[in-house]
Amino acid sequence: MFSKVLVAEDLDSINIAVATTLDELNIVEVDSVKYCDDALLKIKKALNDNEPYQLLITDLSFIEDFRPNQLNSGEELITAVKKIQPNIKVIVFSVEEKPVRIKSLFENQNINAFVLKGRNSLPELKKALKKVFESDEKYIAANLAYIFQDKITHQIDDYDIQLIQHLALGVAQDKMDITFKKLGIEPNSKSTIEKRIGKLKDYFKANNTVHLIAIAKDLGLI
Amino acid sequence: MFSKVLVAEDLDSINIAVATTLDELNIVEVDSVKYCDDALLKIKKALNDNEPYQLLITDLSFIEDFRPNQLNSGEELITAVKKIQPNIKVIVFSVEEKPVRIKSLFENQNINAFVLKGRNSLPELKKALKKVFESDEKYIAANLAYIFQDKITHQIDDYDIQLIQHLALGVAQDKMDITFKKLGIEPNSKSTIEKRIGKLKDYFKANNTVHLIAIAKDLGLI
DNA sequence: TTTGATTTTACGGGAAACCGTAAAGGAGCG
DNA sequence: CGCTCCTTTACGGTTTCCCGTAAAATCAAA
Repeated sequence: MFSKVLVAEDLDSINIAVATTLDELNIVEVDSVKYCDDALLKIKKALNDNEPYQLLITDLSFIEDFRPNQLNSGEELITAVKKIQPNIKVIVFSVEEKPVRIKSLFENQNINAFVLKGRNSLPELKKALKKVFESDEKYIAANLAYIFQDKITHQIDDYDIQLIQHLALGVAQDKMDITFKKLGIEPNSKSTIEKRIGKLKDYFKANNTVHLIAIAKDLGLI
Repeated sequence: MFSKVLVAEDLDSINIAVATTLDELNIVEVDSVKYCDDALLKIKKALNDNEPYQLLITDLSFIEDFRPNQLNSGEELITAVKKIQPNIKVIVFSVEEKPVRIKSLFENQNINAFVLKGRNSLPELKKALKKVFESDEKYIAANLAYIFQDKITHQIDDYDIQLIQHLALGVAQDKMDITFKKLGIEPNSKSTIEKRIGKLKDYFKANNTVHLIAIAKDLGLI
């Protein structure tokens, strides 16, 4: 089993429960932090001391408080950590259940396992720990495997997301071409933008753009 | 201190941590449930046995899973519980930080305390427990007191919310008068509806209706 | 290079949203 | 009742959105 693990989790209640769980697995050295920035610092220090962490268990969303931070989400933390220690293993432990986001963790951040916080998540966390320790294969709970067959994420691409995001930020469809040209996003003609929004409304069965944005928000697309 | 307490919380990690915390306060009988329905059942049974719970600690959002439930949120649970045992004290323990929702808990559900899950929430939970046990006054952490001075909830009324909700459901502004007439919502002329949406955009500094709905979603207004 | 399919762009007409102004309706008060 | 204040409603003009058609550009394969 792992011997040196770092837990990044802002909620004190969960933080304690996870630490207890790791103890039960006889993991000798378990460190807990409540801020992403602290996690990165600890990992840096451990690297310098030549005693690197073998595993990072992290949440995705961290509450903002009075303390200003460089890193404000699990995603940002993972990216920063992998830059300085690419071989570290990562388990994400989160309530996040939006397929788009979970999928991206595996595809873009190359995490080793995803455990959904729920009514039976501590046993699942143990299971994930064992799997990740034993092999290099990706691990995800059986009841979440459907995520990878999810049609939405296959058919909605980055361009669509940017389009929806800018609409939600209040950019008028009519001015979107200007915005996109400034940002170097292509294609950027009024016509194409208009058509793309039309397709999205079609796809999500939205009556109008307002409805589309509400749906996208609900799906966690933005 | 309380001697018989029920904890309703779906996440096993938090559930365990809360139970441990209550133990530390020397509360003899602590029961935990992971479903709202189970909470109501336990409270009913305890009432019938003439050994009622003195306090309910509950989360607000409960994950849906394979099991079909009557009650699906802390709000629903509290309403149901107060019907059969109006004198029970209630502490809400949640990550919910939308002023609108928290405020409504105190004003409509008459809860005794609200504790925000966060980096230092277990000590705060202890504090709330003591306060609620000692007096009948409402308790909320100092850093959340601003909620009751919050301007948004004062100036945005039920009518506005319904308007925003229907927009988010895809009802066109132009057809909203028909929808409102059907539902008996007044005023319902095109002109007034148009003006009201205009005011909301003004108030929230939204560029257009799409933007407005995105903001409302972010604020948890809908 | 030609061919054909697909994507991007242009444009025009009708629908909906946006914005200001003004009339109509209602509540409160002398 | 008459007056004021405020809310609701009506309406016209402008802008933006919506939708179809068609031309231009891009790309892959023959």
